[in-house]
Amino acid sequence: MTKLNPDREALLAEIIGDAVPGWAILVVRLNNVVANRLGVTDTDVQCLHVLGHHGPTTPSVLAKHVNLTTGSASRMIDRLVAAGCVRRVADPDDRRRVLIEPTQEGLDRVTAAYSGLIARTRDDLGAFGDEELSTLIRFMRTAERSTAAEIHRLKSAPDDEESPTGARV
Amino acid sequence: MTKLNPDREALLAEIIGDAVPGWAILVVRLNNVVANRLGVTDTDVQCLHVLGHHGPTTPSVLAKHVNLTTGSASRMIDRLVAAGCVRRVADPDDRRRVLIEPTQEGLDRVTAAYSGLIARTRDDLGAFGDEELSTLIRFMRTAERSTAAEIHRLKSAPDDEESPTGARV
DNA sequence: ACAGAATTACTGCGCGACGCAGCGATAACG
DNA sequence: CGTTATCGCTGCGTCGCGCAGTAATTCTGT
Repeated sequence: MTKLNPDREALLAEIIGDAVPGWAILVVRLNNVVANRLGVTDTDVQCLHVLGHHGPTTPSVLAKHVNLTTGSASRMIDRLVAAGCVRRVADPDDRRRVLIEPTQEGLDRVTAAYSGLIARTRDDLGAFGDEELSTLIRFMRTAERSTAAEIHRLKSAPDDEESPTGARV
Repeated sequence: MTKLNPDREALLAEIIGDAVPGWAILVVRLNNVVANRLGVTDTDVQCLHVLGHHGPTTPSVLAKHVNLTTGSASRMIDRLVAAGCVRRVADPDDRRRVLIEPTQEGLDRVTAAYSGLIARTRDDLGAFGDEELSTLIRFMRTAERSTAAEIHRLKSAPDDEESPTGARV
């Protein structure tokens, strides 16, 4: 399937070197804008996203997902509770654990903040056929897997095995 | 082009509600991990990304792209200069201005940090044909435009015209 | 041509988010 | 049943950030 089109290398370079990074930059920036608008930290909105994506979890796993210590996560949860976005629920099976679940207001606030982008994206996707949508999903899933794998690799690496080991640029 | 496939709504919902958010969460988390690995702030790596994407710019426009005040941007540039990732160059045409340009070491450090993900993504894209790659590029570009437009809209909105105006969830 | 306004980048200062270390409470284990 | 591990939470110091003010330079209007 490869090397059929001589422009394929150009397509790959455009995706990897331009399209994806350009989008990623704007995603990070949008999250920051949304955080400022909601009056919370970037970390807090990231936490809300994780909650919306994984469902209610404990502070410790939440801390892992946002790269925070459990202490800082505790403070973060304090802020989100004070903001009315999140609720602490005691775990009946393990009385040490506390489950963090988003409140309806919290869910509404974040969905409202992203409703504009959602509408735009829905419009944009109107220009794509069903097959193309499937292609997009397929790529997003693989990108998700690869990104997760890379996160795991970087977090469990001795902090300097990149030049020797890593693939050349 | 719409409503041909009864599953189309499911595809749209999966992209907008699951695939894109899931990937976006991992992207910002990866940026955080990379920042910790490079020993700088999330904002700093975002700044480096902007420099790599837009080329050398002034502190003020850099501040706009990372949602910082010019004062904080000045400090950020101080950090990046101290880290050897960036250089201050006087603008000969306007002696007030200072151009910020990444150093070779800075470029190498960030590309090295992402080399793993780049390799993985290149592998992933091997499973896609040329037409599909074009589709991916097309979507990323529209997503880029929509995200930029949404950022601009949110930043210039009176802070509370979301429930009345915004599209319903 | 020159005085005033505007732009650019840069510093005190206070606030707040984060990491680190330590603590009490609960659970798991031998 | 005593010991150890896990979970979540609190002082304390550090540091990034916004706000306000400043010096230098450019632009503007008459």
